[in-house]
Amino acid sequence: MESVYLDIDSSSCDYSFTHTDDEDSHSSIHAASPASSFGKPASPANSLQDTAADLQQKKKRRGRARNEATVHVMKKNRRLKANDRERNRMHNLNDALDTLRSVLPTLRFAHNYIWALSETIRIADQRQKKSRDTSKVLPGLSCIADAPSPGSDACSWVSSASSSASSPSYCTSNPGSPAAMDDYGFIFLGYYSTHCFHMILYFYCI
DNA sequence: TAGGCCATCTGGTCCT
DNA sequence: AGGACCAGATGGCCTA
Repeated sequence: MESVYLDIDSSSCDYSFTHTDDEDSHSSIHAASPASSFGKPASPANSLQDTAADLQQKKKRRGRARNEATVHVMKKNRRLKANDRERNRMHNLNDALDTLRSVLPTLRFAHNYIWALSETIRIADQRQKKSRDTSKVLPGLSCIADAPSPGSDACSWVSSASSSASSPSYCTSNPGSPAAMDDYGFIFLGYYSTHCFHMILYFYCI
C-alpha cells in the first residue's frame, strides 16, 4: 500500500503508478480483458448460442466494468493530486515558519527598543511632575526631587544609571512656568541621549 | 529499544 | 466539482 505513491513526480502531476498487490486485485477486475472479468472464459464459439438479451447484458456489464475502472483511476488521480497539494502546503507552511523564526530576534529587539523608549518617556514625565510639585511646596529645592527613588520600580536600574540626567538645566528649570513645557523636549532628549542607548543595549541582551 | 520528531498519506469538512 | 484546511495514522530516522 505505502509503495504506491513513491514514484510520483510531484512537479508535473504526471503520476506513474507503482504496481502493488492491492492494485492487482483491482486490475484483475478493471484491466483484464472484459470477457474474462466476470469468471466466464472468453468463448467466441458460444456467441452463437447467446440470445440478444444475453449480448445486451454482456454489453452492460462491460460498460459498467469500464466505468468502474475509470472511476477508480479518477479517484486515484484525485487522491494523488490532493497528496501533492498537501505536501506543497506543508512545505510552504514550514518555509513560512522558518522565515518567521529567522526574524524573531529582530522583532524581539524592536519590541524591547519600543519598550525602552516608552519607559524613557514615562520616567522623564514622572520626574517633571515630581519637580513641579516640589517646587510648588519648596521653591528652589526641585533638584532634590530629581533624585531617583531607590528601588521604586523596575526602572530603578535606569534611574540609578541615569542619575547624571539631572542636568543643571533640568534642575533649574521652573516647571511652573510656561518655559517648563518647552524644557520637556530638552529633558527628554538629554535623558534619551545619555541613557537610552544603554537601555537598548541592556534590553537587547535579555 | 523506547520515545521524540518529522514527513507524508488519508478521509472528512468547509468553502468557492 | 475541486481545492484548502485539518487532524489522525503511519513509518522512518535519530538519540539517550
